[in-house]
Amino acid sequence: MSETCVPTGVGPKDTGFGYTLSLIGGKYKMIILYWLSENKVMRHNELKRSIGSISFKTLSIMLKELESDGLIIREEFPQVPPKVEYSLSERGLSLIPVLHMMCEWGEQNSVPTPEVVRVNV
Amino acid sequence: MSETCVPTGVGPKDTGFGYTLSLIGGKYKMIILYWLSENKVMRHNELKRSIGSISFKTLSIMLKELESDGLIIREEFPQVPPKVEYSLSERGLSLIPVLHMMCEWGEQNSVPTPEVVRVNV
DNA sequence: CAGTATCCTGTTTGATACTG
DNA sequence: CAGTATCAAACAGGATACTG
Repeated sequence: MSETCVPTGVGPKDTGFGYTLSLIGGKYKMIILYWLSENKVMRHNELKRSIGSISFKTLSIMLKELESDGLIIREEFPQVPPKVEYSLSERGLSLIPVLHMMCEWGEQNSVPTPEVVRVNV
Repeated sequence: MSETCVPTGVGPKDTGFGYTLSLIGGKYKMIILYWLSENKVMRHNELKRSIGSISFKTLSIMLKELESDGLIIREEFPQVPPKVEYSLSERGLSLIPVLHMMCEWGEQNSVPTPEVVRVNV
């Protein structure tokens, strides 16, 4: 691994890990990015319904942070009732491979994967 | 990305992301794993010195969690003064590529990388 | 519909002192 | 040396009510 990953004597935020984690860490950010990568464009309520467990307020905050970090794009349509669409930015898109690895490792390692399963029922 | 990444209607912990994050999230866990991957075997104090900003108590907790999650191995030598060595397990080793991507993305995206820097001082 | 404002709780991390 | 115990601060996240 790159030796510049973790220079000695700096705070966690100054490392490559820490920076990436500060953007996509937390309970829901990866999940939001995942849904946007699947559906291309989604509205606030649509994300809320897809994620389910997230609270309305938290979703708002996450979206605002993801936007200010340049990972997603927020497009507002001036109409009544209001309509806002969210989508991945180029920068956000570049994170998908990282998300992919996080997801894959988790899926392959969360269950001990027994050698043989249910040969006979 | 795998559709099983984020099944609808489950909590964040039940997703591939969430599981991986629950193991290596937090301020210091990736950094600890990084140092162990570089040095193979390290003692408690050695890790403390390398990381610097971490508190003694937090390091203890992180090491205990990493151990109970099967990512690192703790070997205790029965002697005075005590000696304990930490190293990566097979499972921990399998996480290194994931850490690598997190680190690389962070390094390549943390600074806007200006086109031209300081031609004349 | 897409938020904001307020209040509250639980978890994470830090500081300090003590122990085998 | 390698911890544990205790207290305190900071932050993430949830519940509910209100707004353009």
